[in-house]
Amino acid sequence: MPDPATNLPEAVTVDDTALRAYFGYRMKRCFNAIQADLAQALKPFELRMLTFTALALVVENPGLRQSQLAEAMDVERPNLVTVVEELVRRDLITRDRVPTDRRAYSLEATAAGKRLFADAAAAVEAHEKTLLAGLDPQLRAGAIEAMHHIEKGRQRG
Amino acid sequence: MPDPATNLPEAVTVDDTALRAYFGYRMKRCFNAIQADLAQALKPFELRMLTFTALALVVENPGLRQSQLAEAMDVERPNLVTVVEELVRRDLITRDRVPTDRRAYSLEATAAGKRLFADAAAAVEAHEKTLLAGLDPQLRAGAIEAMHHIEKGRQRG
DNA sequence: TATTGTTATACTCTATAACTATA
DNA sequence: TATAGTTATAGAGTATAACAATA
Repeated sequence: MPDPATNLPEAVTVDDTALRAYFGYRMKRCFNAIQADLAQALKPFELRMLTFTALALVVENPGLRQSQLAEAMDVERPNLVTVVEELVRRDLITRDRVPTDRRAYSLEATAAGKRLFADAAAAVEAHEKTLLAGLDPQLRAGAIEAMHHIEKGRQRG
Repeated sequence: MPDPATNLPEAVTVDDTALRAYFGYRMKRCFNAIQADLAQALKPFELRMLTFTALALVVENPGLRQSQLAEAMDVERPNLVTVVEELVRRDLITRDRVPTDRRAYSLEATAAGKRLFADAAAAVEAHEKTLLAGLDPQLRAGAIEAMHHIEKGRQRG
């Protein structure tokens, strides 16, 4: 039954026709949903998306420097300091001076770090499987391709 | 030439194989890029993505209540207070008590609000056109469909 | 009791400027 | 001079708890 004052149904059915077509709008809503879900999936490991991503890249790239990590993660260097600190404090990665360049630090995952990453990665994969359940694999691949394309295009322009 | 200390090339070519496949990772990077770009496109109108979205929904749904707006935007009610305040202060929307429910407020766009929205929407459309240039229209539609599917699926689960 | 909007508050992510120590 | 990492700081987005007014 519509509310006579607003002429809108009591149940919320808001018209977002003008926004639906916007890629950015759709993306924001979807990303918020994923982000919130993923945070839950990572909670048992006391990881956030940011720390999980950093750990993944260090595991996969032993000897990585912080500046390289920052560039790979597409965040500014200062924002990585606390992330690296946290992973070091938890003995998930080590952080040693590079002998040939004493300004730089070399990051490496510890055995514990590799173990935690493996477990967390499995949880993330399970989460994504649930998240993307019922989604045509071709649609999924297409979406990933589209997002990659947009990201690359922006770097050029 | 590889750095002998890290055994990594000096030029940053970090391996993110383990992350590439993650929808969330790809999405985060892409969304960050879009968000930063869109903020630039909206700057001339002194709008952010959040205020633009709110304005769009009010223009399209005259008489909307704040709680409906919050639900439509998928944010918690408290986070909308300053957004609505800002739009009211700039005379882009009005905010009147609902006679039949004196707890609620009814939001409506002013003539100036509608004008600004039309102009901003044109800028956003131009921005998206640039952003998605070179992207197969079918890929774009597929990506939007995938994102919508994921968002809806999360609400169910 | 429940709901609308509000206040207060806190946490996360992000960015910029300026510093240090090295190169 | 330039670069790696740091500190300090600020801004935006988000969430929760508790409140007043009203239903």
